[in-house]
Amino acid sequence: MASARKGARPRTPAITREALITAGLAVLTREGFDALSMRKVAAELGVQAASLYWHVQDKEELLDLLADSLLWDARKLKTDGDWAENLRAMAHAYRCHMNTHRDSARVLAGRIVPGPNLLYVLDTALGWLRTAGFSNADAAYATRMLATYVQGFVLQEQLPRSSLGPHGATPEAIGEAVTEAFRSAPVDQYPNVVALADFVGSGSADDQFAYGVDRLIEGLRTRLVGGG
Amino acid sequence: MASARKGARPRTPAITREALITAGLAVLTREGFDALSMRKVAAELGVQAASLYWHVQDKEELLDLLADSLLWDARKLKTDGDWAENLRAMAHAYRCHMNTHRDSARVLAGRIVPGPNLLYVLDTALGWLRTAGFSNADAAYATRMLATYVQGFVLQEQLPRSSLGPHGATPEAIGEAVTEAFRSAPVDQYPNVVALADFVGSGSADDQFAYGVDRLIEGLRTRLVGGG
DNA sequence: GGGACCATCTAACGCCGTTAGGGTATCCCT
DNA sequence: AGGGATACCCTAACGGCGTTAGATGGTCCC
Repeated sequence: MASARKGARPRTPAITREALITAGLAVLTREGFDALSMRKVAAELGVQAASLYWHVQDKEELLDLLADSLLWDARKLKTDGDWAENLRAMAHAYRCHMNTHRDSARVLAGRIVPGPNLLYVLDTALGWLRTAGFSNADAAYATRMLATYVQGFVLQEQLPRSSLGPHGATPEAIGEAVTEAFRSAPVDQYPNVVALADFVGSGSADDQFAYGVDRLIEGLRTRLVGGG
Repeated sequence: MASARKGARPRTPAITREALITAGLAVLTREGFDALSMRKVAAELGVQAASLYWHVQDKEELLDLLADSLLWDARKLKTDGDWAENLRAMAHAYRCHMNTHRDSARVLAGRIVPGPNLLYVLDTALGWLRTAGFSNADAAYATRMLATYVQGFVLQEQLPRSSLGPHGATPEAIGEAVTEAFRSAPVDQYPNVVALADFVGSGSADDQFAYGVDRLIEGLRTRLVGGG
């Protein structure tokens, strides 16, 4: 371990962009977004925090690197089927991939990183839609809409923060606390919330996600038959 | 100013939950989410940071307070019209309100605070949908879907972070940098992205938002005629 | 007048992102 | 072969952060 230290250049640098990403994802998965610090990532690489600044300008830039790597490589996606099936499969694969990394949605949140993975996904979806007969504007808007929905959904699904319930509660526990809060709201003021608490709460995330994706796609289909 | 200080209880406490919210929103609007610290909020109230912990358990709890206050009071919304018009108006009002506060979407992001404002909005939307003939599950799913979309959209619209472009760039500048990145991507690999760069980028946010909301509502409408 | 308690204070801990500046191994040029 | 340039990592430090412990002093009730 403590051999080639003390300011050496060991032929192949200890820190590369790839290593940064790997280490960052490791810390993220193990400790979560709030604990993702430059010092922790550096430690993961057996290195001092300040050394990271040789490879990266900011923490922001590190997060940008992580962000693109969290947009999975969509090349693995099977693309037989019509535009609707393909889009639906993509949405589900995207969500599924994001949920393999703790707090991934918070890394992505409000970040647009035109890295290779994003470019490929966008290009593929745009291609499907244009081929299907959507106008250019429709194709572009639809693609972004879908991305917005999926990211927004996963962000809520991973339930990053809330002071409800026990302090370091799991997403599921917080979700239950929210449902319970809905259920016990004043019935006279909020009858619908109380009546539908079990649906409105965070339960049955899979169903909710599928429902939203299907609604989006059906909404798109109405643009198609109208001529475009 | 420096009169009734030094550990006094000045009859009406200097810090109340309302004052906390006001001060928090002031700091947020003036300096943005990243600069929203307990110390700054305390300074806004002419008080030491530690004093806030008498009224609030965490910074998380303070953010929860801010979150509910960022869900505007929907009682002001006019509700004549059918379910589709009402829902559309609500979505636009929600977005509009969020954009009156800098970084509001980041406060809301991944946070579910069953405060009075959220409960009212939810209950109203659920009521519209049930009255229109949607099933309970559909009403609940649809409501959450709409909320997810609006929040996700505003989160991207406010473009919180990115190391693209100049460091402290405005959202618009970053948006242009993203569009430019799309436009100058390798044409042979990403022909659709390059061709539609102007649409795919962050330009014309109003159009994009309206498009998405309309698609969602059309998607919902298909559930209605099918019988529910 | 005196105790209880409310609401604020001061002081400090350990963590954070980031910068400045030092030092050594490797490469290139002569 | 020698020497300067460069790449890559180090140590040390700064100021800011969230949070806690404990002191302090007004205000209220008996």
